[in-house]
Amino acid sequence: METETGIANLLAALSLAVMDRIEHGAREVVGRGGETPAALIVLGYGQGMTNDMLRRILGLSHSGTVRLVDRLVSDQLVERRPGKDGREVALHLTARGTASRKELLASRISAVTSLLDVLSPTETKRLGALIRELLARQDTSEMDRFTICRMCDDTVCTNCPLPTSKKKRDR
Amino acid sequence: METETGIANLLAALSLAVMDRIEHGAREVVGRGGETPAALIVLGYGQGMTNDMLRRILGLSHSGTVRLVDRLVSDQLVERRPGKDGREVALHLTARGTASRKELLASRISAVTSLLDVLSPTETKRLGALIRELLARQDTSEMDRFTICRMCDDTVCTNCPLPTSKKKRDR
DNA sequence: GATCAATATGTGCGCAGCGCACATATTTGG
DNA sequence: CCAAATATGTGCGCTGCGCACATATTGATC
Repeated sequence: METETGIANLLAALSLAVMDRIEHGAREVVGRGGETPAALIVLGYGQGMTNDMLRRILGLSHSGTVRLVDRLVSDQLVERRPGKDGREVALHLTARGTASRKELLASRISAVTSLLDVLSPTETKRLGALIRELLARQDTSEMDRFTICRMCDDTVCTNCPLPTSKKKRDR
Repeated sequence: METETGIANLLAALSLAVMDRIEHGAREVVGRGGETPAALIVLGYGQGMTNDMLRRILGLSHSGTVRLVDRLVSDQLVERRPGKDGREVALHLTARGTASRKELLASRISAVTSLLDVLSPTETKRLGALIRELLARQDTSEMDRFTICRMCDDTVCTNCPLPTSKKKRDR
């Protein structure tokens, strides 16, 4: 019989394997690690995102985010443009940045499908339904959602299961 | 309807959330990041493990592993003892190392269960069975197994689903 | 048994990624 | 109009890691 903690351990092991593959592929595509790949994906969700918004989504310090953007700019993946508010910087993906982002997302999906496709279509559907339910019932703040979805493929994830507004306080 | 890639995306998002929580807890427990927590867990599987074996399991460079062990030693979590073979070093957890490892494993399991317990016992069992099947059908080398299981809780994972010997070549 | 390749470890050096503390510019609120 | 809040940039240092090189021990070959 499988215990509750035994199942937790299996999910943790699977998650580690999944992230190992995703991070490996991401480093091959953009040549950088840490939160840099996630930043590239997040910035593609909406052009002109602010430095500070990016910081909150990635869960980094302020200076860490500035330097991360520095790297993206020096790699010519991102442009800093003046924001509406005179203090803000509007971050925009360059053409090259958009292309890298697309590659990155494709690499990520293929990393997971290669693990997933040992299951039959029926099993896969069942797994998908359970994961969707698991995510849907989490108590996530607005910012938590962005953080969890910071590497999600918006061309693929049509209706995100994560709840939109719950009791948890934002930060 | 849920597409194959849509499910892959959900699994990737969940995996990211799971690893975020695990890594956050691990850093709180041992005060270090990267592969250091995994090293501590791996070293607990069998006392006297070699530096080089650890390196292969963690997927690090040789020097990176030496420095990682340096940190563990300076934190008084690990001892370097002479190995059977005069070249080798036998890595042993100190009492403190064993205690930290136990904390680490508990923190990891609780991080996952807190995500998991929104599911009913029946749903959880179904999810566990699917993940177990997914892992069991992977084509993993001996070393892949150790790598995937490098953070696993051996007090909880009684029968690992990962296949023992497959065609894939070791390294 | 001497020599050379293979194996295992340690070290000098540098880089990537990140946080803390501080400085600066703009906006907002009283 | 001025102080607090907001948003960004910088100096500095640390952690985690890889590359290239050095060293020590073992195994293989003659």
